[in-house]
Amino acid sequence: MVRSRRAAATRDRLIDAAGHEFAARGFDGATVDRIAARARVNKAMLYYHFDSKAALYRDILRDLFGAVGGSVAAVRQAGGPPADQIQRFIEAVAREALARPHFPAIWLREVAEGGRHLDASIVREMRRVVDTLAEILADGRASGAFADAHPLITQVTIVAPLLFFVASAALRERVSHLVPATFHAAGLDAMVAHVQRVTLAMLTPPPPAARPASPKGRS
Amino acid sequence: MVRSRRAAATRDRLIDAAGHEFAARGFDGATVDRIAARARVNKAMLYYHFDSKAALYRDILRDLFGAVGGSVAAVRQAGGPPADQIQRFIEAVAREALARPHFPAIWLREVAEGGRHLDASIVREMRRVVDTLAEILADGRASGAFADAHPLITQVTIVAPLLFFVASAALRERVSHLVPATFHAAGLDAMVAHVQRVTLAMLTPPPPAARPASPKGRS
DNA sequence: GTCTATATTTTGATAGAC
DNA sequence: GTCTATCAAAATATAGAC
Repeated sequence: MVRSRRAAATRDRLIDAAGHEFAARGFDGATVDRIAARARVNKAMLYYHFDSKAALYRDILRDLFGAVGGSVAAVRQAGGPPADQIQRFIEAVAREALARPHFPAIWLREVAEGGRHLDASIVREMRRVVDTLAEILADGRASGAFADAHPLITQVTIVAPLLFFVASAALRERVSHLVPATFHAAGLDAMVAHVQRVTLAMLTPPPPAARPASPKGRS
Repeated sequence: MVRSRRAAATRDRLIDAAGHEFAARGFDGATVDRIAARARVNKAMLYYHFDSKAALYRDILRDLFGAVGGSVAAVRQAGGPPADQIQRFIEAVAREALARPHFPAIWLREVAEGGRHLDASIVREMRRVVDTLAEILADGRASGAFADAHPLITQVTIVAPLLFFVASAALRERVSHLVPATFHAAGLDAMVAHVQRVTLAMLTPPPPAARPASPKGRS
């Protein structure tokens, strides 16, 4: 399947246009007409390059989750102290979310959708993210660098704010005239730094001089 | 417009069915046929009770955000120390998210959608949530109970994990056989407690001894 | 208020020329 | 590889009987 340079460019434009459309309208809301128009090709071209709307969508999901999966796997492979790996894990997710403008919205939608469009290969990529975090946590726990932490809660604490922050940019813009000015200032950098601080704080074990077993909290 | 008890029940069933359908498939993915079928009425009934699919969707959004808005406003009105109000703010969001099963997914989708379906009255309800949190933060700041914190970052840190956690239940279930067992255990209680801990930690001002002005070494 | 039947539009997908 | 023209199914919405 040697494709001409021109054809590859067409395919790339279709992928890009589809990413935009799926992010903005969701799988069902997206139309192949709009995707083709945005890619400046005819609808029939889309069906030449992709089997169906669903197949195109799966290709995009594979690409997106493959990028995050690879990025966080590289973090782990680079090694270093668990705390550093956590920091870079967070940066990696943020970087991929920012590099691919459609990513956060699509991820949020897929969560809401219950993963209806995920096939085995996409789930495999998602697992790399999950597994990598779990391994870093286990390492830190084993070396005494981390306190015990639930992997799911940790993952949600990291990923959800980052996705939500980036994906909500359009919404915040749309209601900007109705919302206090303090809500516009924060950049992704501040959000990333905050997530890093919060995550490390929750993972830092209590000092040896810690108090007795039951920390008296409020009711 | 005095409606019969029967008609009100029909309308309620439609609202409920629509909530389910919109949460599961999104606005574009939902069909009035499925909504009507789920409510066990004919499609024409839907158009008797609601002007259009879009109007029905907006009614649901108003109901959902009205519930959260009212709930958090009540928290503030009940008063108390800022730290307590934050705790109850978080509980209120979690409670509404759990009480209305469709809520988290719809909220996530609307974020991804850029708020395309929001009208003025819905935005007003969303503002109550935003404003209430900002007020609690300002109170705490004024009384010295809280450190300075960005309202947007604080809001995202609270709301995103809660929504994501609840909304992702279906996805986690779907890929459960492919994901480590440690990922199934956590309940919403643990998630809420974690968000409360993390939020209060970020809002607690550094102890006087740790202030830069301190003559002693750094902490 | 509730139903059946139907009009109208949109949309995913394909056939076939070049 | 790319286009025009078109089909068939699905979906929103309405008319009109009861």
